[in-house]
Amino acid sequence: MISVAEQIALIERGTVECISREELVKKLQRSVDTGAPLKVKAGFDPTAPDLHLGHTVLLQKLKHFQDLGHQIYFLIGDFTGMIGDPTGKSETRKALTREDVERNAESYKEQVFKILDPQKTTVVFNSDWLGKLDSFAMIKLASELTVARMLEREDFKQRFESGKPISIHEFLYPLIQGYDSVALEADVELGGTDQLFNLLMGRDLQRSRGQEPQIVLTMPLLEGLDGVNKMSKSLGNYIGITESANDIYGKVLSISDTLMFRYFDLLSDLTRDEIALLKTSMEAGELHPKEVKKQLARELTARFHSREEAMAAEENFEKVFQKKGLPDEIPEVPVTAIENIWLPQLLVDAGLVKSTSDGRRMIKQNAVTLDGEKITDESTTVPPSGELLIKVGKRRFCKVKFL
RNA sequence: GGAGGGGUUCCCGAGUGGCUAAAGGGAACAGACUGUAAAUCUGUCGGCAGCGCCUUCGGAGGUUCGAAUCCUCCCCCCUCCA
Repeated sequence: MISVAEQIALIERGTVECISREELVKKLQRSVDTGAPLKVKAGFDPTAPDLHLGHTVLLQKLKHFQDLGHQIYFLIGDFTGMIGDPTGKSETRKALTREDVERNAESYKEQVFKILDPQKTTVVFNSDWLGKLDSFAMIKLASELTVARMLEREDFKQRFESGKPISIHEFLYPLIQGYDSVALEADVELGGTDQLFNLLMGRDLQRSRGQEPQIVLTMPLLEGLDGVNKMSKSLGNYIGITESANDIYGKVLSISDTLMFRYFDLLSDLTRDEIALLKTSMEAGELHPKEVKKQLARELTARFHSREEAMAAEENFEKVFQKKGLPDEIPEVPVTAIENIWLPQLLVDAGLVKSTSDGRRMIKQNAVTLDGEKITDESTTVPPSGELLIKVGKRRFCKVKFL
């Protein structure tokens, strides 16, 4: 069994807040003494089974707990998902069917287990206990909290003060999430910093039901590729963990230099000292920023694929973007044509542009190359025979095969 | 229940009868410069076998030679009062 001090050190790495440290120490000590693992809970939205690097900040932390021998509860919020999380923007969501939830859950497992150990992970659905809660119990639950307490939450407070509407059901959300902790008798709950209020709610409810309150750990939100907004699928600034090695590698390399160290801090397995060293040698001009970024790209690509694939992705990247060559694998597209085909139309057929108008624009902008030759005339037609290598912009390639 | 404000092209947001495929900004894309970094500059940013034509301004009708702009009905959102 690992000592409490060592456990704390790993647990605290990268966390924003730990409430409270003393209680955590106590729980860990008891765990060491009795050999009973802590129950660690983290909830996930059932509507978005496409995980990206932003989610992995949290998953990495769960992994740390697993490595320390604790029990992970991967909670799929299928019940809360039907209400819709009011944190952040308010998009109405359609209710998920049972099949949807199950399909999403499978997809989750597939992705999550690239980081977590399936043997040490328990997947749970909150509809299991929340679905059994009747209106009577729900009202009783609601009676345990006051409006004043709710208004402590920053976004509620702001909206209340500026006269913006708050729906009643939004108050229910943190309540229900807190109840999850009661149902699981969680020792620790992890979440993003934006979840702080909801996480604390679990403590309140556990306390009022005579349970020992859970430890709350918040993790920072990872900025997306734009470096400003948090990484999210809807903003399109994400790196999905199921993306190809080439894509992950390329996307990491496209982030800004400032963002790069943020990623190192939150995602890399390097120690703080190693990261600091990279930073100082870069600032001293001994190390090119691009080389540092490449190291990050290799590490992250390897995490979701393999070392070999990461190296291959790097080679591919250098070939395509630094030497302006061709990637290893170019998608082949069969095209049926009898007579000469108008180039913009061909670009559409090959799936390189979305419309002929778009294709004409690309040609006008000097972005289209046929077999390495730049095309500037938008009225160009192509005879339908043999193969043709088309390049649009820097990263759209296609080999057209005429049938 | 009462009063008022609004729904415009990916987003924000101008536009109140023709000059408007619709200002401006953002995002995005392409080009230059680079390290597919940042910053900057330039261009593009509804569709179509092609500069003219077609489809767009919440929906359906109507007035008009002509409507995002005017009228009618409907749907949706928001604010205030109760």
